[in-house]
Amino acid sequence: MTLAYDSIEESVVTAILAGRLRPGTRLGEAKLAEIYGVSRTRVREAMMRLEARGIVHVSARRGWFIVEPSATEARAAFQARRLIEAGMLRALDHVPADAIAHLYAHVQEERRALDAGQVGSRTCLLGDFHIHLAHAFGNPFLTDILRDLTARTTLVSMLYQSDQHAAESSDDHDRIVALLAAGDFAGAATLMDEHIRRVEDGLDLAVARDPLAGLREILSPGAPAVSTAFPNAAISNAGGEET
Amino acid sequence: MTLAYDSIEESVVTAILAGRLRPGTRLGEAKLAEIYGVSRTRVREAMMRLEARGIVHVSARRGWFIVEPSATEARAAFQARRLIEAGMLRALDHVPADAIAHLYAHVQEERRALDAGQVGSRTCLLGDFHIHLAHAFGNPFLTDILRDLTARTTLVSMLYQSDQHAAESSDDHDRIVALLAAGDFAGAATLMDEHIRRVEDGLDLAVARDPLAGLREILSPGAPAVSTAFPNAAISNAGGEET
DNA sequence: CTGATCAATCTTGTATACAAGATTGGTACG
DNA sequence: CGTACCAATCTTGTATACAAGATTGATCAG
Repeated sequence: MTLAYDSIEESVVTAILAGRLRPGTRLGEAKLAEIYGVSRTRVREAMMRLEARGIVHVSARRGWFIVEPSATEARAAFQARRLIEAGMLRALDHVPADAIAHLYAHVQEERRALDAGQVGSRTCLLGDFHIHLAHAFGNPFLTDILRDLTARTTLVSMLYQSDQHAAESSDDHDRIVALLAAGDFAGAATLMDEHIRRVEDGLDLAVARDPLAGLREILSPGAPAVSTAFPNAAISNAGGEET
Repeated sequence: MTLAYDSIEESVVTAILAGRLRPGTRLGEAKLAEIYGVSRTRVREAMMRLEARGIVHVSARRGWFIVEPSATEARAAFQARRLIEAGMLRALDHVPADAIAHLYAHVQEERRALDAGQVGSRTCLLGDFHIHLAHAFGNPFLTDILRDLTARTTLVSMLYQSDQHAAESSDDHDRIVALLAAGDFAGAATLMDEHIRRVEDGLDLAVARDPLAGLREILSPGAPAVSTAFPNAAISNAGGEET
């Protein structure tokens, strides 16, 4: 197809939102080229676009990596989301019934994934709620901006995860939709601000981030011996959770 | 240098903010490559990044063009700016004295350009005010987002320009800084919202945009005969004005 | 056995070649 | 005179070649 870089671009963002790509993961040009059946040229174009969106960064002659937001960047990303998402809700003056229905259906999907213990789709759905909300607002620029910001905060959650209250997040989502349905936009905006702040507060941003943390933990004395055939499967869920 | 695409990217955005690049302008790869002394590869990389940022778009096998926002997109861009910029000011709880001084100095620069009738630098300065404000807020993500949104609204102003009250805009800027200095952040936020709305209302978004408008006007009966040696100099100011 | 040096290998950075669609100008035909 | 067709030209789309830096693993000195 003529839009292969679009496909690569979207795949990467989707994989991040689903928690399948961890921060710091290296994206080799040759490997991606083979996966997508194109030359490195197209892959590089996709990477350039992703870098402009702040999703990946390049280390000279070493490769492309999923960004690893610092604690400062993490706070900035959450602040940006709070500001924009609360602002959107506050600016609303009417929500069509079918949009409400759509959002409710989404929350119920979250619930199902939650009950079924499907961590992967749960992560994806919790992040998607915010993107759907932005979509319902009807401003394509803000939707795009929020998609990228949500991707970043998903990465942040993977890096600084301490406790993730998926159930509480879904409850918040439910209440936000209820307030919107009732026409209480200011209330919904306030709740959204609190909701995102709660997620941020649930992280361990105070701790200076140690690049070897993952390895250190694995190798700590008393850690169980690794016995799986795939000690570091890149495909499986990485455990980061979204709002 | 190793960052040529960065240089190309920034040049284009800067030229838009300064009103030197009009919406719809074609950016030929070969031409840019020669200007910057690099191969088309680097130019394409820069274009890809600019497209991801919504600054240019590509028409298959015809070339790269500065985006021409539709009336709907124009409204969305202004809405996004209102929401984010007002939200930023409302979220403030302290502005350092030197930041205030910096902003005041900027407003005075606006005044000087205004009095001197320098249309080019005036356009640039009026847009830059908002970017400096975002910078003062200290959230790099929001700063980047606003730079791109401001570039878009600058393009909108060039397309739908009806009346541009540069002096009033500068007055608004002055009053916003005064409110910030006084610690009245809610007031500053409200004024910012009104300010951006005023600029938007000053445009002719109701009129269905005619792609031939420029040409039609030039060729209208009674138009003065063209007598300059450079009937359509691409370098000079294009007349679009910013907030 | 430890540590440093160096060569082989891998990966990205950049340019260039060539294919394919779009534009343009001219020519022939009605 | 006007219109349709066609060839020459230009521009982008994609792949590939090659250069240059980074990594890795082996070899050798201490």
